[in-house]
Parts: sequence; structure tokens; C-alpha cells
Amino acid sequence: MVSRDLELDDLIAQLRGSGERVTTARRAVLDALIRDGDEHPSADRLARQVNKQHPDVHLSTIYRTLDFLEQIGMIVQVRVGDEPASYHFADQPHHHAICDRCGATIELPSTVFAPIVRRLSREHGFEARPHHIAIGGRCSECRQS
Amino acid sequence: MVSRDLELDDLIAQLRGSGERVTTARRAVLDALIRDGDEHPSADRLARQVNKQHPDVHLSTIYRTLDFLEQIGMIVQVRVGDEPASYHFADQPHHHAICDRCGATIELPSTVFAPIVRRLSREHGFEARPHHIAIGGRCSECRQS
DNA sequence: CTTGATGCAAATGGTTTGCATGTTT
DNA sequence: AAACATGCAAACCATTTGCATCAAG
Repeated sequence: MVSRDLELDDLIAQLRGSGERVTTARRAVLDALIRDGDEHPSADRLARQVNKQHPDVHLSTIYRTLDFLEQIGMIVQVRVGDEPASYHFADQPHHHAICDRCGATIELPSTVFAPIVRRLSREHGFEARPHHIAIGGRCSECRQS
Repeated sequence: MVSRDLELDDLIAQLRGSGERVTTARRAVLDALIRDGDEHPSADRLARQVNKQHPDVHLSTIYRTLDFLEQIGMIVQVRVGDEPASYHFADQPHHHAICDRCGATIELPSTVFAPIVRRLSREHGFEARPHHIAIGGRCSECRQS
């Protein structure tokens, strides 16, 4: 909780530093993202979280706030399959192997893509920033059926 | 055109062989997928293509046909960013590096993921089938701004 | 006070579905 | 004839937008 507050304060300070406005909605969305960050929260989920403390913050504001935070590069929008978009902080890249059959997910360290990143840079001058990649396939369980 | 027909006939034969029904819509959708396969065609685009020859085939039928073809594993649905879903044959996996800024795309041979596929198998028993992966980043041009 | 953020309601757009009808086997 | 695919219109759901109001600087 202390660390949570510290982190939130830090992000708020970042906003102020860039001359961006600090509003209740922005504070609350950032707070919700810190809490639910691991869970691939959708706009709707974040709205419910935010509404616990601020019932007046409208879903459309959540969307606008998320767009804003993405614009300034603080968060990243992630799309996996058909699910609604989810969001996480840009400085926490991570990847998943997702079973096409049962939906099980395996977290992958961001380092697995290092070789590809290097290759893209070398061969194409492309500076890859893989924020969140999902690789489909079959998990070890579903493999046996 | 000859090769096209051959390919189409082959797919149709596959359907028949699995005891699936062969209809005008299915034939037409497969034909459209063969023609536009390289262009990441959306359901809507495929519908327009199909409607040139079969104006009566409804968009909802296209969706149902695509779902069906995906179910039986003949095609794969692909989602990149906000764009509508697109579809391509399952046996033509390919990947892209996409510039977050200008949208330029670089085609990547499917082999780039071989090391990761091996690693997932070795360390997690996960049989990865990366049909279509998009890696974000900055292309060489946008890099200089 | 000025600029920009928000609430609300309404629109959008891709995709799905219920149902009566037509087609494939 | 039985099982299933289709056309159509209507529903759905995530996301966006117009506009009048409110809050942050």
C-alpha cells in the first residue's frame, strides 16, 4: 500500500511534469491499473474498479483517459483474440503462450524475443518494441487429446 | 488460373472428404480467400469479392462460413490492432513487424520464431503454432524523428 | 478566465443470432 | 425426408462522439 501510493504519486508527478492535467478520473484510473495491472484489465473492468470509490466517473471517461495515457506513452493497449482490449503499463512488457483449446496461458519473460529484436534491427533497421505478444498453440495437457 | 482452380478443387475435395457440405457460399468464400489471400482480407472485403459473382450471398453467411472454415482448421482468424478481423489459410503462417507510427509492415519468414517454438516445447511442453504474430515498433524511417 | 476534461445520451461498426425458408445429401 | 446452410432483420457489445457543463491551470 505504501509502495502503491508511492508509485501512484510518481505517475502523477510525471503527468504534472509534462504539463498534463491531473484529474480525479486520471488518478483513479492509474490507481486501478496499479491494482489490477496483472489481470489484463479491460476498460469495463477498470470502470467497475474506479466506480467503487468514484461512482460518478463515466465509462466513456475511462476510455478517453486510457486513450490519453496511451498517447503519452504511459500505458499500452493489448488485444488478445476476441476479448475486449486490455491495458498495462508500458514499462512492464510481457508475453504469453495461450492454448487455443483451453485458454491456459504461460507467462514468458520479455527476453525470449531478444534474438528476434536483434535480427529485425540488423536486417531491417526496425526497432522492435514488443510490448505484449501472444503465441497460440497447445498446452502440454491439451496436447494429449 | 489453372493452378487456382486446382487449389480450389482440392479444398472442396477436402470438405467432401470430411463429410462437410459443399455450398455456393463456401465455394465462393474459398475462391475469394485464394485470390485475396495475401491482402489480409476482412469479412467485409471477402463479401464484396464474393458478391461480384454471387450478389445474393449475405454478409452474415460470410461470417458463418468463415467461422466454419476456422472450426475445421482450414483457415485462421487474425487480429491486428483495431482493424476488423482478417483471415488466411492455416497452412500459410506468416508474421509482421508493424510500425506503431506509420503502419508500415515488414513480412517476416515463419522461421524467425523457430527458436522460441523450440524453447516453449522444451521448457513448458507447449506446442506453439504461431499462425500470425505482429510485432510492434518503429520502422527505420520513423526511427529518425 | 481559458483550456481542456467530463457526463450523458446517442451513434457507430463489426459481428452475432433467431427464425422462417431453401439447399445439400 | 432429414439435416443443415442461408437470407434477412434485428440484436449485441465494445468503443466513439457531439455537445453542454464542469474543473484544473
